[in-house]
Amino acid sequence: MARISLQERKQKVLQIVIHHYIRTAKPVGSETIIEQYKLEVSPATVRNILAELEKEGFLTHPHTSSGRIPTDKGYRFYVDSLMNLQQLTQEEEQRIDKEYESQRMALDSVMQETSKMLSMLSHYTGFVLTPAPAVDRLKRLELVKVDRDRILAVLVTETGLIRHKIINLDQEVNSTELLAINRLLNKNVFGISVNDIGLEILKRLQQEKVKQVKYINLMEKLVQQAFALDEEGELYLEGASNILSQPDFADYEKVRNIFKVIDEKKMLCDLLEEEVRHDGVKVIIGEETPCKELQECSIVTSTYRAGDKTLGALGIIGPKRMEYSKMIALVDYFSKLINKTLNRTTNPEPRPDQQVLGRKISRK
Amino acid sequence: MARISLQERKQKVLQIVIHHYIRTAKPVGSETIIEQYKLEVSPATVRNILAELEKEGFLTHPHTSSGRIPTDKGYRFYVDSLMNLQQLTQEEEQRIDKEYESQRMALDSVMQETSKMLSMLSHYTGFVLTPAPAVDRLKRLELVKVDRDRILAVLVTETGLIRHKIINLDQEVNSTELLAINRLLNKNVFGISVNDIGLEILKRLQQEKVKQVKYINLMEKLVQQAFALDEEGELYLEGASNILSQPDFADYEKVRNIFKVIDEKKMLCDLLEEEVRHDGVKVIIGEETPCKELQECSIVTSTYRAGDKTLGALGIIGPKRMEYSKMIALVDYFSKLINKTLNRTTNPEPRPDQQVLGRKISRK
DNA sequence: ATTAGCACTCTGGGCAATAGAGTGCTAATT
DNA sequence: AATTAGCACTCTATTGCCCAGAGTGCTAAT
Repeated sequence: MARISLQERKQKVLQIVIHHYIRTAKPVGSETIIEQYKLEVSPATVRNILAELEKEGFLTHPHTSSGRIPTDKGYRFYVDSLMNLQQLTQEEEQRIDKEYESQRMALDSVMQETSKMLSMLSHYTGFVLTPAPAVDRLKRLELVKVDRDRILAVLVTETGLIRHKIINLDQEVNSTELLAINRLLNKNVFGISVNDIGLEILKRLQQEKVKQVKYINLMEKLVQQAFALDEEGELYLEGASNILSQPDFADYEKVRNIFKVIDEKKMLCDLLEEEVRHDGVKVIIGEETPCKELQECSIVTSTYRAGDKTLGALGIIGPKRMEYSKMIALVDYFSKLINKTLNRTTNPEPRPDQQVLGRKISRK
Repeated sequence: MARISLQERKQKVLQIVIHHYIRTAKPVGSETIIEQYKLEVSPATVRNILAELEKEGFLTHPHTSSGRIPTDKGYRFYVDSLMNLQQLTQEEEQRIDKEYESQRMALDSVMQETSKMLSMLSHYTGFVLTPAPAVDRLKRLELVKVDRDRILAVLVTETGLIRHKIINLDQEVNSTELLAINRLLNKNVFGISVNDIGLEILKRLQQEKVKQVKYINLMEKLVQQAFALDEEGELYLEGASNILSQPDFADYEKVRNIFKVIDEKKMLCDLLEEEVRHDGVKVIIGEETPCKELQECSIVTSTYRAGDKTLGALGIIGPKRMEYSKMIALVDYFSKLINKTLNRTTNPEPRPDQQVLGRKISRK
């Protein structure tokens, strides 16, 4: 009985420390806790509790005579158990919705816009990882001749992603031939995942009785080049400079490392592609990250999907001392929003615009 | 007679100071000058010269008892008159050429790759501004139906730039109609600058006797949306984190400002679009920039063109204390390289690949 | 189990002293 | 008239030191 309330108090103290530290960026001492959160105990008691919490690994000391700051383990516990989940305010939600309502953009623009808004609203760094075309399903494939021996292939996937690619041929194709090929391909292309398309198309084509053997060869070339899987998802990243405003990163070395990672989007892509399997919001705190350079950061990400397939990720990067509850709400909201957008694009129904994007989610 | 050699000596000292400061980032004193560059005069004389140079505005003092550092005016004089123009080393040129030889990429990839290489080779921040489609001439326009009432327009310009745009219609078009429209447009589209295309196309279409009035309306819609000039040139920017490695930017405030500008690519775009009229390499030093936040930086840019039209810009951003001669050589080389690439793409001749891109320029 | 009291530790700011770098000026030299 | 030597002067940067403040940890009392 007493045990439980003891534990409760301990948790309360931990919560206070983390909460306070998140707000102020200054180590928290026993006095502060009592003054600002009116606990009905003496500083000495709090000190005892703090010492225990430290022994258990939730808090630490920068130096002997300073207040406590959370460890990664501390943050983790806070995020998992202590934190009250927050909702975005109505204003915030409206602000976001408005941006999306205003125009029906191409998917790329949506993604870019989203990363911008994530960064603006979080005051941290926002990102969106678009699907690698490979995981997506093809909807249309258009071939356009641009040169004697070069062709532009435009892929439109079911989710609305558009990619183009220049294809070099070693023989000339005339426009009518190309048109024929194009038609043929489009008949066979629909609904196949880009991954499997190489094999699948060729297989199907052989079933149709294609007279000219020339076509087959040509198409092999085409298909090979167009769907070479070198293409990764793209990473939109905005607000990198926000990192510099965080007092946490006064240390030059730290900042440089972080920026190196951000600069080389590659690393981040890999990291995120790992996460893409998970569903729902995920929080990566400090050393939990596989990427050494980001050990001083936390990442809040979520995924988005179309139908049953997880397509990409989005989220924010900030200091470990982060407003987790707010960030989780934010990332979650955006992820849901993108989901709606995608599924709207996928199923072209007569579309009463506002209803899908508007109030519905805000007012729960 | 004596006058001239006096002036010469003065310039020599100025050159030494700037050169040394560029290398070491430390203010240069009279002793250093004599020791390291074996002038045949005493420190006192050098001090007199330094004082004069300062009075004339080429040098300055951080504080009473430190060596001299160049002012913007000093750098300017150095760049205009003092600096020996440098060539890239053969290794460097080969390294660059190799990258370009290896694949015939889509233009976008070329641009991105270029900004990466600029950043790598300079150790500063590299950028490429692609042409706003508006200044370019159209080569093909392809329309692809993606939805009940949405169409994807793909523009291919003469220089090889590819842009796509989603177009929302308020009526449905069936595929055969679209094909007809598409064919009609392409007959009329070739060689018109994207800027004029709206008017021009409609004019020409009226000359052809288009039977269905429906088409005309539709095309108006299409053309309007497809060529809405909101599209700016894109800015590829790489190596922003290199800025952080420069000792010049130890001051947090400065760095933050610079990053803010880099983050908001918009500002840089505007700045560069100003420069696009100039031909050849241009150097912008410190306060010469119209952009307050970049007063601590210098920019070396050049343009690239296809035929007679200047299309875009490229270059690097670094500290004022910059290896100008090397950077000028670098930027110049890349600008010429892109010019070659563009003009190759424009005139599709039977193409012995290596010759165009390879040795030819390197050895001159 | 809690608390009061107190000694202890560490930071950070202020202050003074000092060495070093480099100038600027004056007077002597060529 | 230009150059140079010599020297006083100024400013930085480092060091050591002191002291106040914050906060802890321990012990003994409640």
